[in-house]
Amino acid sequence: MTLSRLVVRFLRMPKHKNSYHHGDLRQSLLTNATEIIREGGIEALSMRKLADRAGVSRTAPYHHFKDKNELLCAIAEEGFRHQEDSIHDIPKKFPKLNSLALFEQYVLAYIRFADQHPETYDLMFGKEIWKIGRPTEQLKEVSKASFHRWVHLVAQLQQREVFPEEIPPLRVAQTCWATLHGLCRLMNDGIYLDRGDLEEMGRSAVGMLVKQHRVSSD
Amino acid sequence: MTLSRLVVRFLRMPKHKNSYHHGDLRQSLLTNATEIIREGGIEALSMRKLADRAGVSRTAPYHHFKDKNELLCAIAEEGFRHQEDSIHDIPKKFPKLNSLALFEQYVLAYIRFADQHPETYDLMFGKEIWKIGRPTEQLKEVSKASFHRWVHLVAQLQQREVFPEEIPPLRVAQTCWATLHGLCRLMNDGIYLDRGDLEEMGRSAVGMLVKQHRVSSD
DNA sequence: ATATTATCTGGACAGCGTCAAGATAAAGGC
DNA sequence: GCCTTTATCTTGACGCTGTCCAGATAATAT
Repeated sequence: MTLSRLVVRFLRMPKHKNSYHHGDLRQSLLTNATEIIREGGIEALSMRKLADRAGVSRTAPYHHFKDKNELLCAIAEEGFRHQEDSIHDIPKKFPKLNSLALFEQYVLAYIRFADQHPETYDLMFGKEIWKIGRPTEQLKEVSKASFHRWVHLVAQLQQREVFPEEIPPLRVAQTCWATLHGLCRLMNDGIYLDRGDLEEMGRSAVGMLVKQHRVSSD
Repeated sequence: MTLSRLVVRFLRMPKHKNSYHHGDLRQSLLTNATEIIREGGIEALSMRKLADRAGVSRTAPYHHFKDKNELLCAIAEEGFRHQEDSIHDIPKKFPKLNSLALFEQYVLAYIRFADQHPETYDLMFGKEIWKIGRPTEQLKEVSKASFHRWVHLVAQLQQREVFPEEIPPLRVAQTCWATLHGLCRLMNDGIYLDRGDLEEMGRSAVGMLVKQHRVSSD
């Protein structure tokens, strides 16, 4: 039994009785894992360190998550919910903006989320889960729903002539998303380094993707 | 001494004398590593397996590369050269195309490279080297040169009115690259699954990014 | 009170990157 | 040709990883 585990366990004593059965391990694991990831990226998360930080033996987590992949999926899922929260009330927050300006707000919100939670973003849209591992059915549903909302938004903007209508909505949505995703990845992966430029890059991207600019101000 | 190493060594005997000193280990490591990566992705490459496949003990590679990171950088470097080869002669290959159509060819070539060498692409533009590890000075130079060529191309296209001139060339180049990179990543990371759509997505992206379409055919 | 089940434990295994110390052969100086 | 230096390759070792297994413990259902 590791020393740090004993410490953690002692600190937890008043709250959760005393020992052996943790009482709320699953949630504690998710919280601690998210913290570790925020501090040092996905690759800093090991099941053993996580267990240790939660004050529990190294194999205890396996009673709550089948394996590391499932744990990561659960964290990514929380990420999608968090992202949705940060985007959901944009129309209510900016009731006076026209469609184009509103789109810009969505874009900026997307970029800010990726900027402020780079490690979560990496987990949500990285190969760790989607290629190396396997996404949970739950995660697939949550992310698919998120993408569908995006396509829906873009389709609306097409009708309002922010985007050309000749191209199918799915393609427009994919292209816009790809642009944002590309920007965020280039930043978060350490290829672009000047984080201060992010918002301006976002605005430039909006300017290039959108119909308006070319036909001159409308 | 592993069995497979003995086998590999025996097979190599006529060519390179017989044993102990390999004769051409550095290149053999690069070749074998590239092969392993192509077969199973970056995460399939371990120094030990690589050494074994090259017919050499597990620490021998460390006499040619300081650590795994340096090996990866060397492979990425070859990747950049390879990519450059696949793009370099486009203007000579399509002498009759106008600027816009030529740009589309560049885009398609970029996408095809990422599609045909997904693991190399991942190494070249992924966090493994740029965030988790550290890029070699050499790699930095090679990749910077590659990016500068891209900016130069985009600036030319701005002058030929393929892109709006109000936005600084760097921003236009970044945005275009981000779009391509985003598309490629979404594919290669397993988020988009339908590889057949890649080229059409590329074309849609060109259509959206470029000036022409909006001002109607020019 | 007893049996079942959920939860947690340490031991073990195979894999990883890489450091250190020693073996071997090639290359350079005489 | 011999001897020293240097480049290359070797095995041993350490601490880390994910996860399977069998057994311990406590909560829950009967």
